[in-house]
Formats: sequence, structure tokens, C-alpha cells
Amino acid sequence: MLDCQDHEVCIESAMRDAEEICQEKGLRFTELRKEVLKLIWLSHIPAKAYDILEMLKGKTWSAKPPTVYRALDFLLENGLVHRLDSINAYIGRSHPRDHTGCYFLICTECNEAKECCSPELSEAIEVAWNNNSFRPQRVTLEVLGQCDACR
Amino acid sequence: MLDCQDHEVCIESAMRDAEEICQEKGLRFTELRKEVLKLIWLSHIPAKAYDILEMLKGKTWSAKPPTVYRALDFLLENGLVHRLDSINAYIGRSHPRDHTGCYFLICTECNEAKECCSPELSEAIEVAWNNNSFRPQRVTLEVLGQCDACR
DNA sequence: TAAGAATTTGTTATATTATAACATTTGAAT
DNA sequence: ATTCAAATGTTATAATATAACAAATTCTTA
Repeated sequence: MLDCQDHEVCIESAMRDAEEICQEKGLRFTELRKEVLKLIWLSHIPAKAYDILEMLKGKTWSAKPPTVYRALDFLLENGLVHRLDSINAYIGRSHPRDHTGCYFLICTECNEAKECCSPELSEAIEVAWNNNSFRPQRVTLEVLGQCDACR
Repeated sequence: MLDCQDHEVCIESAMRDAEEICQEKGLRFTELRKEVLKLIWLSHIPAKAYDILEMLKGKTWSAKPPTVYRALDFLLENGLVHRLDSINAYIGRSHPRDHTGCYFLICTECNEAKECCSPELSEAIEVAWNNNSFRPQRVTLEVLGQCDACR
């Protein structure tokens, strides 16, 4: 699905961004949290919590479910990863500094997911809920379907 | 949140629609399925599967999880209810004949959810994924926040 | 730098949500 | 009435997530 040529570059860039963001915000980007983020970034296929758990077990950690979920909570709270509600999986944020107006295209064939931003879309959504006098806190917008490469 | 004046009317209308739709499509709208739909329509607060299960147990049924999930599957497949992925709950479809371009406003205070349709929004979404050559199969669009009445 | 406070991680247990697999019953069509 | 398919019953278990408390680590600041 993705324009990603060299995924090593994706990973390095994501990890560097994360380091910087944590530095700026004075957050503790511990080894565990780094490792979990790295595992999520292994591919553009969203990772399941219990798969991350298994992968961690193969390393130094004595990992249990809370080990993973706490790291995920940290990464979610700080915009470094995103939870895809429609498939119960976690994906690295491509633009971790900008949390708004993004949505996700999830391919049901190759399983990859792509983070997209559309100002027009954000605006249409905003109009829609203004019409309902609704004060949004969190938007979930996920599209399951087939990506360009898979059809 | 809702403009619903008399919820009995909501329920009756929903059940009548469901009867009609099943009749038209030659589907078996069994007592169990009717009861589950009715339970979901008890309020505009989305129902959790295991709450439905408990309510069923209070009736004639010897209900177990599959009892509920199978009824839910039937209702979902036929557009009579909708699953809200962001909260793992099920809500009756207000416009069961028209499945497209709707989204959900979910109030985190009163817990009610409202089904909305916005052609502008649908169109913005369509443009967005056309730009990505993506063939959509299922869209999840849910907004968590505070409704008019609760703020 | 040592003491105390706060955060992070470890650990055990359990809650919540959902499905697999196979048996039985029911309903519909011949 | 017989047969077949669909629906439901039943048992077991899978998949996802959190509560609660203990131990270790890191941070602060006296």
C-alpha cells in the first residue's frame, strides 16, 4: 500500500521523532517504551497487543499483559501510536506532532494501514457536529477496504 | 441528547421497520432476534453484549454468549443495528434502509449516541480515499464528546 | 549524597468481549 | 411424514484489557 521505499528509514525517523518529542516534553522514554514502539514500527501492519507481548518475551523482558498495555498507554497518550478501534490494533503515528484531522485506511488484503490527513475532511466533520451542537473530544475515522496495490 | 419525545414511539417504529424489512427480504425475524432488538432499543444508550445477555436471562431464554452474539450478527448483517467500535457496544439503526454515509455522535456524559447522516461528509470522505486509490468496504466514523444537553 | 517522593515496572489475578465446535431443535419444502 | 437447512442450545476457550498491590528505579531537594 505504501510509498515507503526503505522501511529502515521509516523506523529510524519515527524513533528519532519520538526521542525528540519525549525530550521536549520531559517524558521518560524508557527502554521498554522504546522497544514497544520499535516493535510496532516493525511494519506498516498494525500490531496486536498480544503479538507485541510475545515479541517482548523473546527479549530481555519478563513481559505480562500490563507490561505491554502500560507502554501502549504511554505511547497513545503522547501521540506516538494510534489505536485502530475497528481492528483492535496499534500503529505508529506518521506525524506524531500533529494529532488532528487524520484518519486511517486499512487494507483487508495486505493488512497494511495508512495514516492520512485531509483538511477538507476535517472541516466537513466539524461542520457536521456543529450542526448538532456537539463538542468533540475524540474522533475515530477508519476505512476498511482494499488498497491500490491489492486490487 | 435526542429529539426523541416519546421513546415508545421510537421503539414501535423501529420494530415495525424491522418486521417489514425482514418480511421483504424473506428473513426469519425470530422471537429471540426480536427480543434482542427490543432490548437494544430500550434506550438511546448503546447496549453492551453482556448486558443484553443478562437481560435475556431474566426472560424465558437460557441465554449464553453465543445466543446474544448470533442474534447481534443477524441484526448487524441486515442493517438493523450498528456496532460502535470505539465503545464495543450496539445501537439500533435509526434508518435501517439506508446504510451509507452515516456516523455516530457518542456523548461521554449521558452515554447516548445519535446516528447522523451528512452527504457533505460522505462526499469529503469519498474524495479523500479516491486520492488514495482506495476501495472502501466499511467506514467507521464515531465521535466521542459532549452532546448539546450535557455541556 | 542520602532520604523521601514519584514514577515505572513486576506480578498475580481477574474482568470483558467474542468465537469455535458440536449437539439438538425448529421450521420449511417437498 | 421425510428431509434438509437454519436456528438455537451447550460447553469450552480464545482474545482483549484492567485492577490491585509489591518491588525497583529514578527524580528531587534538603
